[in-house]
Amino acid sequence: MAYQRVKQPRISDVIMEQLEAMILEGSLKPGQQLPPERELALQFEVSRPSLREALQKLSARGLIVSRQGGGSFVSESIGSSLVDPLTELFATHPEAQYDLLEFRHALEGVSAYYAALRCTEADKTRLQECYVCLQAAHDEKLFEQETRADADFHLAIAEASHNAVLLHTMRSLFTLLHKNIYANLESVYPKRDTRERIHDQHRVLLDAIVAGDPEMARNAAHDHLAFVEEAIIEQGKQITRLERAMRRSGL
Amino acid sequence: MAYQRVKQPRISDVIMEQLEAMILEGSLKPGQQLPPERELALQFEVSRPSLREALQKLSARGLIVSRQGGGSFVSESIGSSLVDPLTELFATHPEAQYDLLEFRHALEGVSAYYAALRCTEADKTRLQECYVCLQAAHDEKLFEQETRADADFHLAIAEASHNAVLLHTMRSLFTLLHKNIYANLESVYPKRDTRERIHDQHRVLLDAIVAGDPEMARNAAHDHLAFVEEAIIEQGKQITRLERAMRRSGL
DNA sequence: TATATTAATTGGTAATACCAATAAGGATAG
DNA sequence: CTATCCTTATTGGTATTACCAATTAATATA
Repeated sequence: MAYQRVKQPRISDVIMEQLEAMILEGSLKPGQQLPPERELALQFEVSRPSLREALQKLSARGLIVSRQGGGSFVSESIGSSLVDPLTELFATHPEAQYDLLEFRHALEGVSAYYAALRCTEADKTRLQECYVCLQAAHDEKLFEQETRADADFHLAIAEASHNAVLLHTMRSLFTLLHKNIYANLESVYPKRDTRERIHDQHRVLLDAIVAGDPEMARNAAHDHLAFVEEAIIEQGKQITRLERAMRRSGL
Repeated sequence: MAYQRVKQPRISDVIMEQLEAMILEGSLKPGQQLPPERELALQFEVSRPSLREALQKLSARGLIVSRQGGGSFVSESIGSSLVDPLTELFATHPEAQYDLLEFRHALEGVSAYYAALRCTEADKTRLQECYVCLQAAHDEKLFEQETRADADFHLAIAEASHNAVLLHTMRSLFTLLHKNIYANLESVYPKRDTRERIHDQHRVLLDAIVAGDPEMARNAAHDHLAFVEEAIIEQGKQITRLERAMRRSGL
């Protein structure tokens, strides 16, 4: 018998794996709502019971949650094992912020590199959309919104890198990243030229990726973070100076 | 509103838990055949689709296996479920292995870099201990133990980098890392010279860190992973060749 | 404007029919 | 009488349909 035993895969398993792959590659984001069952069944061209079996399997494994009348959602908590230890760490050791920044150097560097190498047209569009959002928030000085857009921009780059491990790691770090960016922007926000330069750096980064130049993209990412790091340190010094001055005057 | 929100449990979940309990308590023994779906549906007084959903959930979690026309059986080996669904996803999707390898390129590179830059005497001692362990397992050809020691070695480098975020991330990826290394070593294990070279690369990496040469350490890490990657790809090609040959001989 | 009601949406359950793979039993050839 | 092949009953897999229940959003009313 030279032939491989044909195994008829269950349709529900095929659907499940397809959805799994979409979650893995990032097309389905944590918290995102899935289309209604009836619609999904149509898209996959299967019956609703079969689709439901697939969904139940995913639900049993904690990848999605369903609420009657509400809908089905990709689980928020996936990847929690990546973040949980870190949230604790940051709560107790604020100085780990510098470690995070250092870590971002590494991640965002490769992220940008591979994004430039492998991004599709859809990715480019998405990146440009993010940049426009960022710019809008920047121009209108919507602080909270800008930090959000900033994080989104960096996440979109990770998505465009088409590396599932990289993407999910960065996504897990998202909450931390958000706080981090918030803290960073907050400290440099008063300095107008600093913010302008950061914004310019984002532009350079975007252009390098869209142009498909990996080296330039990586350098842009590194330059950006190096500048942010320096700005924060500088700000830290200023604050320290201020504190010293206050202590002096307080004496 | 003093009343507790009533949550209507899904009928399929109730069935699943019931069957699960029966397996756990031993009423349903491993390998035992379950009654036909139609009969089970009658016994539980539910519809067959609902019962099927329950069975599919159990099947997804590896507690039962079903063969069309054959029947459903309690699984012989009750696998331990992983904690984080995402981790499980990565483990079950082999194509993510390459992503992980790529990701390791980035992490281990900086890891080695900073380890060389900042490792203390204690770190050096620890690293050397790990290397000795690795060598011992390697010499005595204890496969399982060698993969473990390999992972430990790389983790020790992350520790020596003195970046908390980096360390935590690598630790979170440890299960994956372990499986990854295991799979890698498994595929190249037969080739003696390949393993020797990998072992040599570990040595170079260790030396560079202990010598405190960041650039060399980073390059050593990259060389190591690049070699591993190439070896795996080469191995994949060989397997494909082998399969082709077998198909030919089968005709 | 705020609350209550209603209608549309969406997941949950059920009944049923038919298909496909398997396994068991019987028929036939040796 | 035994072994092989074929038929048939069993059993899981899939599809269709209908209806129920919870949720959400739009609408009407106070």
